[in-house]
Amino acid sequence: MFDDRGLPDGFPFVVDDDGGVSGCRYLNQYLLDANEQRAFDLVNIRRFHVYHLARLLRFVRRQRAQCLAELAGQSLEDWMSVNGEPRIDLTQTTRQDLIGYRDGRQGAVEFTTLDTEMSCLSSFFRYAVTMGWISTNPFPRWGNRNTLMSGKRKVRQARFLTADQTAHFLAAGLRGDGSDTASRPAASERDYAYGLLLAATGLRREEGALLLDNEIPPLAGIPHDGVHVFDRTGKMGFTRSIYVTAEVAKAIDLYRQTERIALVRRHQSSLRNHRRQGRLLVVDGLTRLRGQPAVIMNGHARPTLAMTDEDRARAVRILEDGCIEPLGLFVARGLPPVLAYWNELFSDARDRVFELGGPNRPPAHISVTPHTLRHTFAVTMLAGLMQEGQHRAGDPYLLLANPVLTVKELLGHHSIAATYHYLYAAETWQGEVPRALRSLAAGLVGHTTQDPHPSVQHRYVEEEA
DNA sequence: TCAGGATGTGATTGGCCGAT
DNA sequence: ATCGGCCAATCACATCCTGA
Repeated sequence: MFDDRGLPDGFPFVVDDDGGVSGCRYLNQYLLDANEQRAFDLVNIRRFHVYHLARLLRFVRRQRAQCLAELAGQSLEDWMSVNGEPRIDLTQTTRQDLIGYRDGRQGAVEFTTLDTEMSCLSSFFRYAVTMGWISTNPFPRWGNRNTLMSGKRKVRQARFLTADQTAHFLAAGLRGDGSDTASRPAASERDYAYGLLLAATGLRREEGALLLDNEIPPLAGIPHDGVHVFDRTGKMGFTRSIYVTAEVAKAIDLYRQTERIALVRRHQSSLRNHRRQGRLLVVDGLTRLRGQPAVIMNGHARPTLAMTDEDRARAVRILEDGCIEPLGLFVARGLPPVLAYWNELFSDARDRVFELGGPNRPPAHISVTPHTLRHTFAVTMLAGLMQEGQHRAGDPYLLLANPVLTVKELLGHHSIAATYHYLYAAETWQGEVPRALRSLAAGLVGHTTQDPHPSVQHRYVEEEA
């Protein structure tokens, strides 16, 4: 039935118990049409749509089986073992089914999750109506509103840390200050630099993890009282400017000169192996294009801004002595660590900070993740900018500078609405952060007055010997 | 043997668009 | 011009698998 449609590899099909597709024809038809019309990415069709729709289908079939079993005076199990799952298609779903499904799922998952799930389902039924598969949409609606899920919306709130809590989390959690050597991260300066970078720039987890080495200049390349600016493409392909202060550059330099050199050297054989397998993207060299970092590929300079995250994770260049040098700033076994690494690092850091206790332990209701640092950056910057505005209210130039718009640009939000989510938190926090703007990065940095950190220097001196 | 990949799924973010 | 709902995109994390 579907042989003539030219299906892509890995296209998902829902099949009945017996392996046929007769019972879920419309469901499969919907998935095919959605793919053909490029309604969603194939990845998302597999990841969400087929998944949610199939779960609803199972639920509806079970409901029907339950009814039929009662009519026959049998238990559900007995009836199912004889008759199997009823071959009901999704188009047979009733309003009662949806309400029952909602009530069942509500006990199992968060509201936001179910809300997201329902949007997948409602998309199917709207299409089914358009195509004439069903005459009325089983989703209860009032005007344009989907009343199945309305009236229960949760208020979103930003989860952020104070400057002291952030500094403590970076030092004690990510770098492992105060923990014994065995339980410290293997590359503690790398992990610290990563956390500091997120907290001081508001980069997202992945944006920070796949930064390139030449996108952050050495400390010497940063103006004394100023900041270094470069562009980074983020979520939804939206580009924004990232501001790097001297404090951040200093922490990154320390990591570069110690752990990064050692890691790259130690994993040359692994990199060579990757290269043999053709898994690397070998560029000819580094350069700059109109002031922005760039790579040379096939004789052409290409701004790093245009590189995809996949390319960033596997890009290397060959040095004159034959060594393979990854382009990524943060490296593990020669290449940037997988995302799971950063998740685990934060998980370990939470445990460490929890065990240490102390006045700067993050509040219990906040689970610190890379995104928490982004929230923290946003709220701190908002509060700082608003405070600054109050002090200098007479300055006519400042009338042009709206703090919310400024932070919107810094975070790379496409719309101001997203930034407003943070506004409430910033207003209530304003009094507690008098010097937030001026001292943001400075307040986050721990030991750089006497770096390199003695323990790090010691470790790597030993290793060289 | 173990880091890292693959897979599964719950939770959150934020672009977009229509109603007001 | 603004606001809130819709819902795709992304984050987060657990578990199982695999190849060097």
